[in-house]
Amino acid sequence: MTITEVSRRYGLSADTLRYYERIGLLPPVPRTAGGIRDYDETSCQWIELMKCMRSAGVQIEALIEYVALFRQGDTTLGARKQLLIEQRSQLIARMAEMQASLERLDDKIQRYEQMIAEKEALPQG
Amino acid sequence: MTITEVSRRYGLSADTLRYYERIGLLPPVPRTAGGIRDYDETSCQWIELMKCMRSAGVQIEALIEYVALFRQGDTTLGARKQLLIEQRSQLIARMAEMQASLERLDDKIQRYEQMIAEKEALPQG
DNA sequence: ACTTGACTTGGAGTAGGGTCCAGGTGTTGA
DNA sequence: TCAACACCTGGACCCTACTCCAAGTCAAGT
Repeated sequence: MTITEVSRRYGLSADTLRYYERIGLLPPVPRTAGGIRDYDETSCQWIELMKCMRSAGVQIEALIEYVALFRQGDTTLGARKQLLIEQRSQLIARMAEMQASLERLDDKIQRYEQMIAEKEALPQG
Repeated sequence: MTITEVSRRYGLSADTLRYYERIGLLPPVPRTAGGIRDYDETSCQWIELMKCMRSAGVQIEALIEYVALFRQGDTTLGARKQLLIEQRSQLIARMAEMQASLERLDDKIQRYEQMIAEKEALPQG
């Protein structure tokens, strides 16, 4: 698969795909003899994973480290697990903050509804 | 209250508080005769609100607009409500993405646990 | 063989959201 | 009244995460 095809498939720009590979957020992608990227299923799975993690706000730093550990082989299984656990807890913390904001927004929206209803019940002027 | 006190109270740097006011994310804060910020309860409530919204990832743009509408008075009640509804739905969308990532992380962590357990069950070498 | 269009790299530029600093003013205690 | 310190403003700088560009190469059709 060319970069353009992968770009369409995952909704990430070709620039972003190249950028991700350059910084090590994706392992090196296979190339044709001429040096052109030729994404295989494994590459696509990495892309899908990273897209998912990034869309949830997981830091690029952490993902780069995960890829680096992965590339070092089986001796890093424990470290990778720890890294994921750490990211998981950060994710949960952020979701809790968002939940608090959501409740607050709901509350405010309700109050606005009430205020608007009250205003409309009054004679104008 | 001085900016330092408010900074400590909410865990936002004095620079950030000044920045927020400058860009209109906070309404103008009362000043002493000498021009020094003297935060009152209303200011603090705004700060608390903005801290909450920002920590949930609500865009500064949207919050600035909310403050601007607020300062225009009662005629903007409807617009403010709409703005909050829009932010609420964005928040929910982001939380859904995070939930998906969380499940994926949990899954991966479990697999690592299994892989590590299997490896330890083998004789080394 | 040549055009056309997608692909390559390295590096510069951008947007969002702060953070830091210099040079100056206000405030307080000795 | 003066030292010491907090506060002020405007503007430069920083970080993250892309995004764009120039100059060059590869590939497919004619």
